[in-house]
Amino acid sequence: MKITINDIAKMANVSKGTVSRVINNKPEGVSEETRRRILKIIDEVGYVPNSNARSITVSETKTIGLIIPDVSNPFFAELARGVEDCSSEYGYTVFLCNSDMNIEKQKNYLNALLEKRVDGIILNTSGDFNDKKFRDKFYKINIPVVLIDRKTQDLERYKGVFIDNIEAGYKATKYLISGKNENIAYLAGTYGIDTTMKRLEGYKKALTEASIELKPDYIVYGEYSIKSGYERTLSLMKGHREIQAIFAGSDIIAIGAIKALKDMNILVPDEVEVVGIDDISISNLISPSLTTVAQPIYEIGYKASEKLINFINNKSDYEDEFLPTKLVIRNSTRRRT
Amino acid sequence: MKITINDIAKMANVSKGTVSRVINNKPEGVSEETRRRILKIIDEVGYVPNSNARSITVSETKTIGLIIPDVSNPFFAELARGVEDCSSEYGYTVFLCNSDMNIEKQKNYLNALLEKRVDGIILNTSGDFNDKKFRDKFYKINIPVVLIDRKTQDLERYKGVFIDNIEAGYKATKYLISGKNENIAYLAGTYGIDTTMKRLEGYKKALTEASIELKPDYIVYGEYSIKSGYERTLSLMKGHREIQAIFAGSDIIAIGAIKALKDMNILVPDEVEVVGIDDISISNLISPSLTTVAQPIYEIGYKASEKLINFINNKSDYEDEFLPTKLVIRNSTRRRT
DNA sequence: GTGAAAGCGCTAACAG
DNA sequence: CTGTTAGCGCTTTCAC
Repeated sequence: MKITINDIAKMANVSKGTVSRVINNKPEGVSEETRRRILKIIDEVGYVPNSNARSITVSETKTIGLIIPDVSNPFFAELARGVEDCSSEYGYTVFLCNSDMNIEKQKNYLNALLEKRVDGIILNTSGDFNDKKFRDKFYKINIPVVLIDRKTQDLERYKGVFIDNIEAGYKATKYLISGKNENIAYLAGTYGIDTTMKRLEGYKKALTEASIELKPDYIVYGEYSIKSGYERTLSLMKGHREIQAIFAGSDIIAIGAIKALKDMNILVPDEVEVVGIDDISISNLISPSLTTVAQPIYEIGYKASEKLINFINNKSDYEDEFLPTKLVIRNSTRRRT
Repeated sequence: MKITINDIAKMANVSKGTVSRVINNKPEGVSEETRRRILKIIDEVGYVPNSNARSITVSETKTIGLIIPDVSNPFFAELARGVEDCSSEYGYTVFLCNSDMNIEKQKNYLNALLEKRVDGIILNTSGDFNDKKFRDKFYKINIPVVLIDRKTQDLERYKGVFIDNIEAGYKATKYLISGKNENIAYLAGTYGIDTTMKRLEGYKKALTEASIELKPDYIVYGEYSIKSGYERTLSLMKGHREIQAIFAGSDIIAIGAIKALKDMNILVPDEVEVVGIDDISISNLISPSLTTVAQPIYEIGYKASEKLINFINNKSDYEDEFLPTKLVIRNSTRRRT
């Protein structure tokens, strides 16, 4: 049924070694004539080499694994697109894994990827890598890994591509301060993870710099989701009507916040200003359009893939990389004069 | 360096056959004691079986390929999530491929997937499969394929999961007619593809039924993108200010249309009503929120994967499946009394 | 319950 | 330029 390199060899009256040479485009070792003949047969019978068989002898699979929380989140979709684009340009195919921020799921995916012998992994870590035993095993395997978007102290040995999250939080908060706001809330993402905490640092820095007192009540953690942003805004505003501005830990959160504000009949930006982080494509579509600290999402994915592939092929360059962010001013904040 | 089944066998003083039995969880053929011993060693040394080696002997890879135009399009992201969720539940890992509606790219991906010996493919076809030779080769391989979202006449042998697009177009248009609109434009998607043409049929049917004359000028094709929706609306409205309603071929297009209308200072829904198809998550977030014919996007992906896996395992069920749509009324249309 | 051996489809090294 | 051979890591008979 299935046709193999052996069949082709027989049909062409050559050894499979020769066939192997032509399917791998080895420049020498085969006369033009036999090459053509073999190619013709391959084409006629529709032979497709089995790359898994190949991979076991050459020990590389030309596949990479991508682990993200959720592709249906626009931020990760964009990231995934960047990763896939670069990968395919370099001849790699990518496995898509949605971890849902669930450490067990992540572990399962990691295992599956290892069994599939991917050449490398791009990982958006789901929380801490606290299963020491698993981590040690993972370390021992010594597979190339590139982190993306967020670091984790547990995986210090891995590099990745990120933005400067402290700066991003700082920029956002500072802009809010420039609008004469004093009561600025930080609607944070998941507690404990890199991005959330770094952005907090930036937030604090900006407040301190402006001599604005830090109010613990104004900092509330949750999930990176619309729903979470919505609910937290509702309860936050209920208890703290004095809040003048919200720095949301991501655009997704900001979108939820704006929705909640609308539902409470609080005007954005007139009564409360909102700024997010990310600049996902919807942010310019919602109303009011969102002021946000833009990250080059696609590029982060693209570069992460490139870094990984370079690393796989020992082209060094295995260092952390920080891509620039930019404040994009739209209509969820008042016009500054 | 790399540790193999042989190493484990030696360490445990058994044959690799025995080790194979335990890593594959064969219920019999190994005493509890040796099983435990082997498992312990595997755990200690961190051995990970090579599934590629396995796949070449069992001739199945537990991988499937997913080809879509673009994950960064929310519709496809949601679809991809459904596919991946189901696949992983069944123990399959999925390769993500973005074809960009480019037939060449699609061909390359298809080839790569075949070389990787995926067990099956979920395909959102990018236009026609007009390369007869390639198609024949592809047919000969005889790999399980499930179509998703759109059919193509070239691939009649494959089944898939879809919605009833005629009905969807009909519903949308009929609702617009119920709002006393007569001049209703169809801002279609890509010319020639299944979904676009079927929705057109529904559009026509509704108009005919209401004895409204069909005006060719009111039907304009383009791409399934915000940009395309935007630009086409601009030029359409410039020449046809009498248009009272727009049936957009997808939510993405509708979003572009609404944006254009806003820029032209045409009020939605007061002056022009808009309805889309899909109900992607943003549709409820933009302003005005979008009236649309909702498809169960995630379920389509999920079911497609399930159908594929069933097919792979000969659980029959290889028939077309049509999932229900539902008109969701929001604020891009006037309140009906 | 376990081992030995053959073979999956392919590459690579070595002859010739 | 080409064939032969020995694996790659694993599964699967078939004996014992």
